[in-house]
Amino acid sequence: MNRDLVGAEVTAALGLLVRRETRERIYAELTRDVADGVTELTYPVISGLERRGPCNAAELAAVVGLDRSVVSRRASVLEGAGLLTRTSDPRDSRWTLLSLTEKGREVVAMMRGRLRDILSDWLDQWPENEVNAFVRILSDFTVSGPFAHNNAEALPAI
Amino acid sequence: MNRDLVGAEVTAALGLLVRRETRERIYAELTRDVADGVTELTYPVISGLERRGPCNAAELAAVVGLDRSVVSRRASVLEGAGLLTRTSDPRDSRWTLLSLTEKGREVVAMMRGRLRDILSDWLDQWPENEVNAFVRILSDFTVSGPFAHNNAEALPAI
DNA sequence: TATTGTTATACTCTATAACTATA
DNA sequence: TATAGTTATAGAGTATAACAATA
Repeated sequence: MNRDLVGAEVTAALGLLVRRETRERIYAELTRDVADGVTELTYPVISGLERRGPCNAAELAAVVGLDRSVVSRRASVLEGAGLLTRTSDPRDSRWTLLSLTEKGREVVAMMRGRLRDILSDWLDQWPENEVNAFVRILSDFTVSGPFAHNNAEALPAI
Repeated sequence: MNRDLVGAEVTAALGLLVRRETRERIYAELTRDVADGVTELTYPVISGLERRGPCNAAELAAVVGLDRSVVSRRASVLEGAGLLTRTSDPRDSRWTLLSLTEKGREVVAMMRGRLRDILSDWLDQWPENEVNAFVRILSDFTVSGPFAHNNAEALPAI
């Protein structure tokens, strides 16, 4: 495959990936019937909190790419659904520490496992060495490719 | 690499790809100083029109995933910038045919070429056989993978 | 009557601003 | 005084609704 064709193919693939419906379809599939309060909007917050561990709203906002006001509002939804708790942050009692409940952790594990299984199953149709190459290049592209996030702390939205 | 690890890696990569900033960064890079009227918002319209060929707003809307009212408004922006023209559609004089001007076609070629070059250059660091596997699997994922668009006519947003 | 194009309106999501509380 | 949390407000983007035009 020549250079230009490769570039054009990846261009088209990227163009389909970044469409709004693609994102929506992924979130719809993963959050379906999982728990009250978990939607396309709250998913990045609950998932980010699981990846980052207990932290305050400003810290979480920085790694999920949202304003702290948005994180605060979505955290309230998750709190109301029993997936997240607010406690005083021992580092500074002005702050509020966000932590997942046991149920919150279960929900994240279920959703992320669901996606992992969907992807693993689909990838099974390809030869192992090709899958390894795919994963290696795709991971590197998102982490340090030409359009990687400047913020090295940026977390996946899933 | 075992199944679960592969799934988890692709999950994380996908989670970074679908972040809003990723999309914004790509569009910002491609539209920088290209032409008046071309922004993150008008890009899918001008690009879709190039891929689809002259058509009316309703037809274009169906393949770019927007409402015809949005397409109509963005088309007006592109028309004002001299990138697109409106003529009566010979198929039905109630309709309006959208067509790119010569300048409009040049702009699309420049932007898409810019992305193709960025991707080709970056991919040069990998062995050719691994790149081929990457492109093959990625393309198939976007076209017929578990989260592919139901509408087979759906066009890349780039 | 039915459908497109266009414009006006409403809705959704996000950021900014403003306010409270506390070190 | 300075900073986090929260809530109110404004802005950006999209879809829906409404209307004119024409087969």
